[in-house]
Amino acid sequence: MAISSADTSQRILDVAERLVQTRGFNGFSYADIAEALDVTKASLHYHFPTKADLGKRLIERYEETFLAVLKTIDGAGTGARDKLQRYVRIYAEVLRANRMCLCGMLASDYATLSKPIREKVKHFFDENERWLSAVLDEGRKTGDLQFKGSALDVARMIVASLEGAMMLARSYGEVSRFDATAKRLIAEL
Amino acid sequence: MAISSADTSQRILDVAERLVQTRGFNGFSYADIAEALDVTKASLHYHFPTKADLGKRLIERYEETFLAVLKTIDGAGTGARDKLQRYVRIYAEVLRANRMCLCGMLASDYATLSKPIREKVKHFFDENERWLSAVLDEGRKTGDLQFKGSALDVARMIVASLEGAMMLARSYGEVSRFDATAKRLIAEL
DNA sequence: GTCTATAGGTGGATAGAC
DNA sequence: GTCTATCCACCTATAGAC
Repeated sequence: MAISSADTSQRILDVAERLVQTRGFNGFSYADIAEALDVTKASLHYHFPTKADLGKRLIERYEETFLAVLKTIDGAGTGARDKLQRYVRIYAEVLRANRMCLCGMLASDYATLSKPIREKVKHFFDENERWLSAVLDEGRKTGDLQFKGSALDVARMIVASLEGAMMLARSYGEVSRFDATAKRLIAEL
Repeated sequence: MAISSADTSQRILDVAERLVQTRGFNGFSYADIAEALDVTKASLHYHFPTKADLGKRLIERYEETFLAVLKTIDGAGTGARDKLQRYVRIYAEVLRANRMCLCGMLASDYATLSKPIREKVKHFFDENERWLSAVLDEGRKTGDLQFKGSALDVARMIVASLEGAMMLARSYGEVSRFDATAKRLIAEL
């Protein structure tokens, strides 16, 4: 399936994803998507009856892609420190596209989201923490990484710091701010 | 001036502040404020003609209060490490009220904000970084704190990490997540 | 300063033709 | 699957009476 013939649902999700990542869930409308794809709003509702449905599918797809990349990192056969650097690079690339992490953005919209969406947002972060914890434990075992306390606590700090650094770097339009924080974060391990 | 007779503009700002901190700038309307204060929307427009005006004033007031607290910390005559702990406590108290940092929230809404508001959001973070940098340099001089690289870089990492940790802790409804990250952040200095 | 009333636009969402 | 047409609730904002 070539990119140019990606089915409509996927193209809708592509546009919606970008809009959520840049403007937040309450910062865009079906009209914005319709305009970008040159279709009518009614047509969008055929694929995603409600905005909550659209949001749900958006996170599912985002998490699938994200976890697939993490599997690729696992398969590279490199050390824990290298895995962390590759993990950071995922975020950096999103930021370079002038976007926030989809779930980081949804976390700030959290109070206005439907319950199913909230649960999916948390699930995304749970999976991130789980993967990071495993990498951290592995690194500590091989001596590749050093840190005090539980791997889960460190994992949570890494996720929080990267999300916050992204948010601020994007506001300033300075990717270097993210890079500096990410570098320091890994250097301390 | 007693709290109960605070003038209308201040009461409007109080409600609007809470709404932005919990729902984001695009997640509330004048109708929400009007309902909370039992006045009409038209009355609100007398005090703040446009939503952008309201937002501008909101940040100005927030920054004034924030900087006043930082001055109090400076005046306490304690060491740099204690100052950092007090700084963290400001964030923790906001989070305990189930709120995000006003400017952290606005940073995620950044793409949808007017230029004057964007500049004020950045100014808030600039002032935070400036204060933190001074405390970090002071701590390094006295031997109270140790860290590699520039104080500004560390300051930026602290702000980003605290903002991110707040955002995630609030989504999970677990203040302990914020506390754990904040503790680790200071412990590494 | 606050109200009623309303303008003019946009929000998400649906019915029914093609 | 996509369209036209439409609904109604809500949005920010204003005019003008009190």
